[in-house]
Amino acid sequence: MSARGRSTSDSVRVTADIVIFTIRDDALQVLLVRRGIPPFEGAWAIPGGFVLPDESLDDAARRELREETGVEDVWLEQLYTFGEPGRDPRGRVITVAYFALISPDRAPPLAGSDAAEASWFPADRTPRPLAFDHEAILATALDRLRGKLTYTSIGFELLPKKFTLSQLQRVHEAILGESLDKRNFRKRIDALGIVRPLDESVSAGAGRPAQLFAFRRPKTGH
Amino acid sequence: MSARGRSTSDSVRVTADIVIFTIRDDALQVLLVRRGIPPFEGAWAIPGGFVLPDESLDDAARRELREETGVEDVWLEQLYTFGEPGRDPRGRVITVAYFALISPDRAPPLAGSDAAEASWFPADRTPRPLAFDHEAILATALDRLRGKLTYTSIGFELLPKKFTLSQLQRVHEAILGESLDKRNFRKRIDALGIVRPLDESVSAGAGRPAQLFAFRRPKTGH
DNA sequence: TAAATAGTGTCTCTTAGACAATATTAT
DNA sequence: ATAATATTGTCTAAGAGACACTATTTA
Repeated sequence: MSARGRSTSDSVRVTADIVIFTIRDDALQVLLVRRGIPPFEGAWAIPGGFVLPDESLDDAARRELREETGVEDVWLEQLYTFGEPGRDPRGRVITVAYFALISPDRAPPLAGSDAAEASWFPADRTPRPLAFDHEAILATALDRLRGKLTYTSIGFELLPKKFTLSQLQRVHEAILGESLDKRNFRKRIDALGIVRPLDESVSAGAGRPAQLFAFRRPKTGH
Repeated sequence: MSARGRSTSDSVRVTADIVIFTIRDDALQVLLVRRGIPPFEGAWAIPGGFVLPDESLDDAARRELREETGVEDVWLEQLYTFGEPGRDPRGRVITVAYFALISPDRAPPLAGSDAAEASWFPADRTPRPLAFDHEAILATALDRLRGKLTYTSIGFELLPKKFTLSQLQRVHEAILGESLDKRNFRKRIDALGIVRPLDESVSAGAGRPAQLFAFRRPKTGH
């Protein structure tokens, strides 16, 4: 930030790319778009775009998210900034990566208006290779998400407002990639005190109907 | 990163700024430089500078760190990227912030060659206001450092290769800002298995001499 | 009544935290 | 001797994990 040091060229461009997660079919899935133009034409990529001259990084991420999915007011968090000189053949491009969590009831079945072609993929089974260094970005996002799941209540961002404890457990299992003990899981959620039972139940086909719960927002937001 | 979206102006500039921590006088201290030119002339700022055209972000941070302090091969970690449009009156400047940890035996008493004027300050008692949004950057760095201290072995980065357990405890206390129980602290360090006793002792004036230990590097680096 | 899902309690082990006395050195 | 620092163990409480049966619904 200081004015000391040599001045850089003016040709640095900055993008905000967003790793958009949701839960579909009890699996953690990520939204990818197929590139219609070079470089990496035809390859799948993490959605994103250039930051506008008078736009904050967060605003750019929110805008791209809206353009890709139509959703607003979802969990959005800056992840990491990628800036290797050779990562974009068009020139110096620095990418501020974000990740977003969208509950399945808000996630569009397919892409929004912006993308030529977009699709959801299981987060650990995306097509390869992805464009640019997007596999590294995706891996970083997965690490962050898994890490935060254990010590925060971030899992609720991937569920509708009303949900069952079994649904919540399936979200955790999908993200962590391992099955959890039902009793221990419920005990832990109960101990956190972040869940409030509602006066409703839902039956999912056969089986005993499940009680619905709502997220009781704790102290911290971000 | 996609080529969709409107193109941004070419005038975005990117800096790498580094929050450099060390331990001095049993306190966590941070290196600040006094700005010699506008904007914020005369104000204290976090050291940093523009990223060169063919330089990675990490390389830029390493270079700035070397220019400010002369040290290399210390803990250096990307922190967060700050990009509010109005944060630099000269135009659009995006700052990728890093934080570095330097052990007191390697930290220069004052600044290196690059800075007009540089000085160490207790991390929670810096001059105010700092230039730009550097108070927010510093606060973010402090949060990250405190958070990592509890679940990683990052404290060793702030000590020489040989150290006593009392020194290590003082580092933790200085960062967390609270005093710790000596027996519980040693128990926890022992349980981590990341420390190896040496065949040496040192006496610090009066009192029983203390055994020296060395850091036994665990599985993970970053 | 069979199949599917929801819901519930105990025991054990590990971990975190409170807590005080002894050991070794310099002055 | 006194002051200064280093070193060490127990008890308790809370949290994590293993583990199996009953309850309610649909087909």
